[in-house]
Amino acid sequence: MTDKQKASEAARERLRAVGLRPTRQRLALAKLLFAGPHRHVSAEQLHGEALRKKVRVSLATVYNTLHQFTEAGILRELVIDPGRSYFDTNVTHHHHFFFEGSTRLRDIPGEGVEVKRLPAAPEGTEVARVDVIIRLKDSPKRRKRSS
Amino acid sequence: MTDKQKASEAARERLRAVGLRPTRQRLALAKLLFAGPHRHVSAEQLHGEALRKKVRVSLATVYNTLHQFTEAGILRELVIDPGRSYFDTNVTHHHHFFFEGSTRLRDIPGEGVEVKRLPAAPEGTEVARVDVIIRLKDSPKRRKRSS
DNA sequence: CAACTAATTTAGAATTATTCTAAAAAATAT
DNA sequence: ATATTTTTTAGAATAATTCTAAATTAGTTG
Repeated sequence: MTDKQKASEAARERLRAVGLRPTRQRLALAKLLFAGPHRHVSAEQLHGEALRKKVRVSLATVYNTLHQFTEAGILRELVIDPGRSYFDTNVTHHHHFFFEGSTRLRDIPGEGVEVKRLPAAPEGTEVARVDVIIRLKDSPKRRKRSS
Repeated sequence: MTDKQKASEAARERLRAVGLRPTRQRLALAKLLFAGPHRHVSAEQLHGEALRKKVRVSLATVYNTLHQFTEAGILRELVIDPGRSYFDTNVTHHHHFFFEGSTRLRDIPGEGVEVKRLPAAPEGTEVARVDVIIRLKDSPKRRKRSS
């Protein structure tokens, strides 16, 4: 079996596993998202990528699909940057570096940060998730003392 | 001196301290934000509140002012909810509870969470800030076993 | 397979939050 | 006061996202 076929099979199986019909669009998007290393994408990005690969899919469907995948637990939505959401194909426990002023995002493995002394969730609620975002800025290159 | 006068004085002094001209709009918004306990507001919320108190100010000015206050370090911008930003009058070290599906946000005192084993910032960058968001969901009232 | 039903996709309009623009108003300096 | 600079503003513009209703497609069922 070719790699392409394997990726198709995997995508189809992934959809089946979460109970989503394997439509042409969902299969194509699943392949873009899950064949290869983990990634962070915005809806616009994924849509552009699909079009470039000649996958005909509307932006509305990309949004629908990203949300369905998120509900199904095979994507995780990240709210980090005002004005846009990112979706992370890595749904295991981990946190993020975010490069302020850019669009870049990098995973920190789950073991790489430890959150201690979590306060109890308020009455009537429970913890759905804990997000840690380490916001980075460029470090000043200090060649000479500033005036 | 009346409380009102004291609040005006405090607002004026706050602006002076960060080098922003004490215009009518900025003074009014500073009073709304800083007279009283700490709070989390969106631009729309603050604008609505100002109008209700008969402070004539445009939404554009509210946005400008929130950003100026943030740059000046007297507000902190929170990106938590896709599609809108909140501004926090508490700029000391602390983290947040967020009630998913709502718009509610609550401070966790800085000492209430401890982040350990922070990985080093990637080459050429430094940590600007660490945000911890504890996302909450309603806990199911389990009166009877679910089917 | 043919006909049917339900789910999905889509184009485009609509909505929402936010930013931009250029002109008028207000604050400070001279 | 007058001049200069900053700020405010209405309204247009932009950007991300959601909605809508119609057309298409997937999964049955006879």
